[in-house]
Formats: sequence, structure tokens, C-alpha cells
Amino acid sequence: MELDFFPIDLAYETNIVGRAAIQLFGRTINNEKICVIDPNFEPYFYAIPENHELITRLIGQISLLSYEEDNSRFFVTKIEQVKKKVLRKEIDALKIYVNHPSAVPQLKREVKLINGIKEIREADLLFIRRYLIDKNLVPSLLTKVEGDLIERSDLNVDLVIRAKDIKQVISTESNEKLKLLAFDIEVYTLENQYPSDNKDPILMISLVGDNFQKVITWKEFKTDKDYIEFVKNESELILKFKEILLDYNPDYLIGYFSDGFDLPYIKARAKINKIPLIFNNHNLQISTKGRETIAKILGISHLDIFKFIKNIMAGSLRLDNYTLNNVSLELLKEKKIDLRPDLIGVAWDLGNEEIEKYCEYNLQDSILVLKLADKIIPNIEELVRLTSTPAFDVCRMGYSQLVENYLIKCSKDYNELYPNKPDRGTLSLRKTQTYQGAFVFNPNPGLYENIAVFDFLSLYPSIIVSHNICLSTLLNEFEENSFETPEILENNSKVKFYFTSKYDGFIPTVLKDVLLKRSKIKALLKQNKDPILESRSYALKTVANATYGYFAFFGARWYSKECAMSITSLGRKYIQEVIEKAQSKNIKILYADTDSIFISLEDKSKDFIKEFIKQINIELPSFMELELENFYSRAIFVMKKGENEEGAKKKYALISEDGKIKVRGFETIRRDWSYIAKETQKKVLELILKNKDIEGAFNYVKNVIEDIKNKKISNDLMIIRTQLKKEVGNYDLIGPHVVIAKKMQDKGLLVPPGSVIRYIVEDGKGLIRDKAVLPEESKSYDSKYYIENQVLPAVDKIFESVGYDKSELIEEKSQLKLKEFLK
DNA sequence: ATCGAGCGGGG
DNA sequence: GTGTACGCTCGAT
Repeated sequence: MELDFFPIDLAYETNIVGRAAIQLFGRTINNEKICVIDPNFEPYFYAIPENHELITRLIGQISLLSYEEDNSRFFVTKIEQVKKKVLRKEIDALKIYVNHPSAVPQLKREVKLINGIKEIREADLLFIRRYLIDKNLVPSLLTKVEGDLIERSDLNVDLVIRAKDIKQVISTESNEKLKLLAFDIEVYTLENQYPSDNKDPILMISLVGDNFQKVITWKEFKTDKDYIEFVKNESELILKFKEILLDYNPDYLIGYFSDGFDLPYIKARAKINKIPLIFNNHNLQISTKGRETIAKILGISHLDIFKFIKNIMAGSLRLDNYTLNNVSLELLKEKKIDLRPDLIGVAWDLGNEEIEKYCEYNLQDSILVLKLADKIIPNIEELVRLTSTPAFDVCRMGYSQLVENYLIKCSKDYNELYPNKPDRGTLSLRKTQTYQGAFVFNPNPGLYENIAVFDFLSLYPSIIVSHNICLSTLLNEFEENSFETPEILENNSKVKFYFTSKYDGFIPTVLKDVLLKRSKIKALLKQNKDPILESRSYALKTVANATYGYFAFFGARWYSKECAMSITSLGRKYIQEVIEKAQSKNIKILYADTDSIFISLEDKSKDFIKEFIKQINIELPSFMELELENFYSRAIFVMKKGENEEGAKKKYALISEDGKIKVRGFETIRRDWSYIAKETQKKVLELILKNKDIEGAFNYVKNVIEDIKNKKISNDLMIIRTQLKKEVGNYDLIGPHVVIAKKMQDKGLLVPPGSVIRYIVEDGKGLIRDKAVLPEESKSYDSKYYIENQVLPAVDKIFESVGYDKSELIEEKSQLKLKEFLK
């Protein structure tokens, strides 16, 4: 039979004869959940011989390799002699097929040891990705399978097909029918504690899909909310969750930090309740990636959208935190229900409407997550298509991996062998390498009015394309007609790099493809604001903009310091040219960094500025564009501590004409700051930017300081919160929160790891830890500490930048010495 | 200057 | 899972 479907999630299984078969879970155009099993793909890798003459001997030797493990035999099945390219140079390679993907690591090591083998290549590509790339398949695009319907009771799908042939269909059919299910859990928590999965049960789980809303909980109370469903206990709650998942069988299960919290928690509680969480023959799997955990459910693609927002979208969103509330506010203009999560334990014990509030809260979280997913998944899916990587992985990748996966996919089209990853030695060497970076026009600290910001769009990508910058085009010395970079300062001497123009490099070619595709889409978007096209454009932009960073990323396969240096040198040239042109038209430059320029409007009209940009764009190479980012009514540039010419980093705040404040580079406001410090900083920026009221802001802080001195500020605002990460006894270094935790323990209070310790720094002598007390026991907080270590560090640079000295803030009765601050 | 520890997201 | 593991900032020493 023949059938069209959208593949979503892929895995592979091992059959009776020890061969791997790919499983493609997806949805048919008739809305059925399908699993296609494709046994027709063999794992392989490449070996490069030292020279041509050795090939016959090597083939003989390699074909004999085999080993046994767990009663299975792993061996080389066949070897092909092929022509491949390495940085455009043609070479001989051996394509070595093995009987199972898991045999690759061992067999590649054995091959590598054979005398006459120069290098192993492409032995580290996931079997699934290898399959997708080699078969020219892309998840989430319509795919035609020809094969036989088979019976598989172990798979939770509507139909299973054993594929004979499978190929992508050229089609405009969209996969809008995909089923999404968002979920969120609430857990028993006591005030100021953090739940721990070995003792605190899951109290409720919300699930929200298309026309589907449910909150399951296990303490019965009177309610008229029909989405609330009661079960008997936690065990039944987890069983119900599992049942809904199997029944509803979504294509994407979506959570917010569900890799790090919800699913690991469910797994831990399921274990305690002795509930197996098996889906399609596999346990809910929790693995780790660095410090982060990853939760995988076979056949249901679990997307933790927090990961994608943090890794990919944060670059453009630039929020000061990425809580669900904050992200929803930004992207959806909606909020979470305002309830303290650590009071759920109290509510639970009280019962009735108290619990009901938390059920609403729980539901709202899933609603927000689903709405966010609706916005974000099209972006993820575009990156899926661009990189031939399943959404599950794309959702968790960073920029460099995105670029790398795109390049790996493209390398096949050019018959290139993709480079190996750097080894440890290379890695640590690369980490120490520095080079001249972007151009920075240091701002004079101060407050400014009527500002315009210009941005170069795709500055670096267009440099790479128009100057053909690539490892494969980099020359050892000058050649006729080659392109040479400006002079670059390196170790006190000047260097230049040369790139051939005889042929197009691999990276410039594939990047050009991205830029061309994007400009076509942008042209279409001008006629019609189609959200799918928006996503496509977003995906292409993401990959294009990350390419420069990729050259400079120490872990990159296509790492090149020379290319990175060449790109920044050209970037400096372009931005400096614009600055010079602006200055020649008497436009005052306030600040510039990498690809953005801040100017002061002074007496010039907005139209004049727009015309200036238009003129610049006429002269720029194609793909490159100077864009008016926005007009701002005020800006404050702040001195950064330890600032030097080279390393000056962005630290500024802007207010746009519609009153929106944009803050960059201020120390992230963290939990371990007191509320008074956070509030004061926020208020100061507001007063200065909104009302231009520097004196007011100054007086505001002076008042805060006076109030702190006179102990007029309530203890609540002085509390510092620090989480205890280990058992109290296991600390070598005793910080203030550890001292307090010990005191609490002595009082018979439980302070397991994860507890948030609250303390106030009290008047007294010695180290901070000697002065820390429990908030309830605080009689007189240490004014000096709060002024000097909390409030002042949060605002002093702001005032210094507008002409005040820090000391003036603490002087008892200083006359305000308002210096000239409007430059 | 070095080093241990917390932060993030979630409750 | 044909795989690889954060980066920064602050306080104590």
C-alpha cells in the first residue's frame, strides 16, 4: 500500500537478526497516528587511507574485523571504495558498512589502529540523522511511504507500515493537523521550601490540547469547574496522566522546563508508586546533557519550549528573566495567575476553594504553554527542515549546533566529508585563543535625548558570502585576483588573510543559499504577512546570523580563527565607513558596537535620518542592509566597572517614544539580592528615563539610604534568599546561608538541600556570616551593609554616568552638586 | 589572586 | 547513544 504522512519523531529498533530498523512516528493526512518501520538502511562510516596503493590491503584487513558483546556479534558487512572531498580536494575513502549502529564506536577504533589509515570520518553522526540525510527526508514535511501494513501490538499507534520505499513529497500540504498537548504539574510544597521528589507528592497535573482541558487532582472538594477531575491518590493521578497520554497520543507533548522539572519529577514519583511509565516499548527516559536533564518519550515528541526560548529566542527577546510569566507577558501579553507556589502545601491541607485556586493556576500554566507552543513550534519546524534534525533535538540545540547540523546536511550535497570534532588538546588550545573583535565606539557616559539606533542586518553573514570567506578558500599567501582582508593586529604585528576568488567556498555557498531563500521570503512577506513565512524567515535568519560565531566557537568542526578574524576586520571596516559618512553629514555618534550605531538626532529631522540610511544602503553590497532599528526619546550610557578600551561592554538603558524601557548589560537581578536593591535600581532607571528626573532619582536613593540608616525600612525588604544546595554538614566553605541553616537545624527545623534560606545581615562585627540572622530574630539590620553592599552597587554607576559621585549619595548633608549631565 | 558555591528554569 | 556536556558572579580565604 501507499500512504502520505508527516514524520515527527524518529528512533530505531533492533530486530531478531540483530539489524537496526528505523521507526518514523508521525501523522497521516487522515489524522491517524502512524509508525513507519524502515529496515532498509545500513550504518556506515568512512576511513581515509594514507595513500592509494594501500587500499587493497586495507580492505582485506578491515573486512575481517568483528567482536562479540552480550551474545551479539558485531562486524563489518561490506566496504566500498569511494571518491570524496575534503575542503574541495578530492580524496580516496573507504566506506565501511557495519551490521549495527552500536558497533560503530568500537569498530572505528579498531580501523583507526590499522597501519595505513590516516583518519576516520563521519563516524559520529546519529543513526537517525544519517538516515534522514542520506534518504533526503525531512521531518514534518509530507512523506510518501510504500510498504505493507503489519501488526505491532507493542506500538501505541493506529497503523504500522513496514516500508519498501520512502520519499519526500513535493507538496504544499501543511501539517497543521498535528496534535499538541501541553502539561504542567503542581507539587506539595511548604512555605520557603523547595519540593523534593522523595517526599513531596504530585498534587495535580493539568493537560491542555485542542478542545481539551483537564486538571487531575486527588483531594476531593466541592467545585463547579468541569475541567477538574478527581482521583483517589497520587498513584492514580500518575496512572491517569499516563492513560491520557496514551489515549490522546499527541505528536508533541509540551512543557515549560519539563526536561528539568515536571517529567523527572513524574518519573521519580512513579517509581515510588511502582508505576511503570512505558510508551511504545520504552520507559520514559531521563538522560543528562551537562548539568541539564532531558526527558524523552518514545513516539511522542516531548518539547521543552523553555529550552528553545532560552537557547535560541533569548538572543532577540533579551528579557531579564525567562520565567513562564515573563515570557508569556512578552510574547502573549498574558500572565500566570498570581499565587505563591510555595503556599500550595498550606492550601492543600486546608482544602476546598483554596485547592481550587491552585487548580485554576495549574490549568492556566498549561494554557500559556500551549499558546506559546503555537507561536514557537513553526519556528522549530523550520529549523527542523533546514537541518534535517527532528524537533526533539532542534528544540534543545544552541546556535552552534544548529549551524553545524545545517553544514553537515549540506556537506553531503557537495560530496564533502564533514570534519571531525576537535580533540581535547585542540579544544583547550582554541579556548585560549583571542583575536581582535568588533569595533566599539565608546559612549560618553551620560543621559541623552532623541536618539536613533541603526542596525546592520546580516552584517557578518553578508561579509562571509560577498568575500567568499571559508576554510576552503583561505590561501597561504597572496594570489592573483584573490581577496585580501584589511590589516589585522595580531600579537603586536599586522597580518592579512587572502581568500581565493577562483571558486566559491563551501560555507559561503550554503550560506548564500540561506540568504537568498530569506530575501525571497521577505519579498513574499511584503505582500502577505503569512505566519509560516515569518517562521521560515526567522529560521533562516537564526542560522545565518550564527555562522560567524560558529567559525569562532571552540567546539566547531569548521572552526577557523583566520576566518573569524577576517570577518570581524571587515565588520569593523563597514561600520567605520558608516560612522565616517554620518559624521561628514554632521550626525553625532553616541555609541557603536559591532553592527549597531546610536546617534543623537540633535537638530535633524527623522526624515533626514531615514534618507541618510537610504543613501547608505544604495552603496552597500547586496544582502547587507542598514536598518533603522528605532527612535528613542532618552538613553543612558553607564560606565562599566573595570572598563577598558578593548573590552568595553554594552551597558545602557533606553526608553522608546511609546515609553518602553530597554535595559542592557545591567547585572542580572538575582534572587540573592535583597528586594530593596532590586527595587531601587528599577526605580532609578524609571525616574531618569521616564521623567528625566535625575535629581529626583538621586533624592529617591538618598531617601532610601536615609531610611535604611534610620531603620525605617521594613525587615521584609532586607531579606536575602539563598538556596541550600547540599546537606548542611557537607559544606567546606561556610557562607551566611549555611550558618543560618545550621541555626535552623538546631531549632529542630528541617533544612534539606533545596531549602531557600532567608536571612538578614544584622548589626555587628566580623564577616557577613557572623552577622546573619533569621528574619524573625532580626532586631536591627546592618545599615552599612545594605547601603554599601546592596543599594549602592545597584545604582552607583548610573549616577556616576550622569555626573554624580557615589560619595555624594552617602554624604550626610551634601549639597547636590549637579554637574553638567545633558551632553 | 584563587577557589568554592549559587544562579538559572521549575514548586 | 555512530555523542557531548555551562558560564558567570560573588564572597571567603
